[in-house]
Amino acid sequence: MARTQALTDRPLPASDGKAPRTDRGRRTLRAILDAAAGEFGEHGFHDASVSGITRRAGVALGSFYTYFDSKDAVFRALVRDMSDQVRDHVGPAVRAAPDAIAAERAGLEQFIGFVRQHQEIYRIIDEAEFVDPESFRLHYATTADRIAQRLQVGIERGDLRPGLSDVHAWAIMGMNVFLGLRYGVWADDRPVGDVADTVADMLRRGLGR
Amino acid sequence: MARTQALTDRPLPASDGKAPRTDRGRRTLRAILDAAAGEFGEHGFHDASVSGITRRAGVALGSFYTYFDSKDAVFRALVRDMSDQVRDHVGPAVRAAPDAIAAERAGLEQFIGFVRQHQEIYRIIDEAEFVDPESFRLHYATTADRIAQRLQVGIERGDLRPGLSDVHAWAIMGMNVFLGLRYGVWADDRPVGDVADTVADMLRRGLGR
DNA sequence: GTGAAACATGAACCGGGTTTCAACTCGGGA
DNA sequence: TCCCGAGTTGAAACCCGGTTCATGTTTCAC
Repeated sequence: MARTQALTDRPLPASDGKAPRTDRGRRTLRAILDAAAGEFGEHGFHDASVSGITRRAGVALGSFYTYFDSKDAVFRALVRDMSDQVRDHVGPAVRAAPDAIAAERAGLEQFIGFVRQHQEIYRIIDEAEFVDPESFRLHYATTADRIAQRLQVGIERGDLRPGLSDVHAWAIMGMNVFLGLRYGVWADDRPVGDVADTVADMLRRGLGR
Repeated sequence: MARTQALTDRPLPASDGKAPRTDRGRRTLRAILDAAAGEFGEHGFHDASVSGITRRAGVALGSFYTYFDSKDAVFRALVRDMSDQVRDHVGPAVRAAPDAIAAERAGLEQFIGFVRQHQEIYRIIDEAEFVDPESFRLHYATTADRIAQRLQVGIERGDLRPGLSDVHAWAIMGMNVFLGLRYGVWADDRPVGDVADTVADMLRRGLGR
């Protein structure tokens, strides 16, 4: 079960006014969050049950409501948390890349790697389209934005040809998401590096100057 | 409300042994199917209710069970129907294209056009990931396959460089899906033709020989 | 025209899951 | 040691929507 808070100091997400005040409380919340990620990832939102979550977490049903207002609320918390995790996992490698194409290549490579470690991410973010449309939109809109900004930098640096637009950013994001699904979740029949190389090659010709 | 069976002669989907045998029955089934597409598109699977469907369709609750075994069953029928509709809508234009790049361009253009007419498609096919994973997988696997076959033909014709693989097919599919979401469902702030041109240009450089 | 099969109806049944709540335990500060 | 707020517990109230079914109506082949 993927821990949703590896080494970061991102605050534990709880409903308003329900944040834990003691270590004991934080431990319980942590357990509920991890259990929720597993439960939702395995069963999807509807078939996941609050009692399933608390059973996995090893706490009583009522404890759930000490930290969250509802089943929807944990789900929302989880979606935002996952979205942040992807950003934090992909960001460093992208920033360290020497040029724009290398940055996109690194982004995809990191993303697929992350997906292999956190297969539940698709089931959770995709289902947000129905459970929490706000977060769903936000996740993809800001991701596309980040890509668009990188393209802009690439153009200014002279790595990429001028005239690239948000259409290109959305195209890249779409590729990444589906390649992550196919080669990260469905099967790992190709090394991540090969997939990334293939795409980088295509982008170099397609976007380079 | 998008009619799910425009001018085709695809058979009306019902649960096993529940196909209508009279015109009256076919009309009722048709109404239920259209109502279901609307209801699921608007509320998503879980918040959609069978009584909501029958209310929209203007038939009694019980009539629903004359044609379908369960709420899941209509949903499954709808997913497969939608998947077939996309294929039938995109296919002809793709086949009529003069070369491989033009084919992909036409495919995307047709797809976004279709999406604008049938916005519920995303909510239905995406939610199949949770309600009917079989169909979800099938839809994307066969779509990617069709793209891969087109690429193969393009290579043999000399339109495309050799060495293109399923990775390219999945990349193209991912682009198309996300561009459809952004420019077909979320907003139509760009003419379909412009989006298609942009992508075609990128593909020409990236995949052409 | 007639009868049997197809179809339509909606009240009632039913199960399962979310949420509440009153009683209980824990832990650390005075 | 005592106290009190934070945290825990799980039985049960509550809600809601899927599914059934007995009854009534329509269709159509003969």
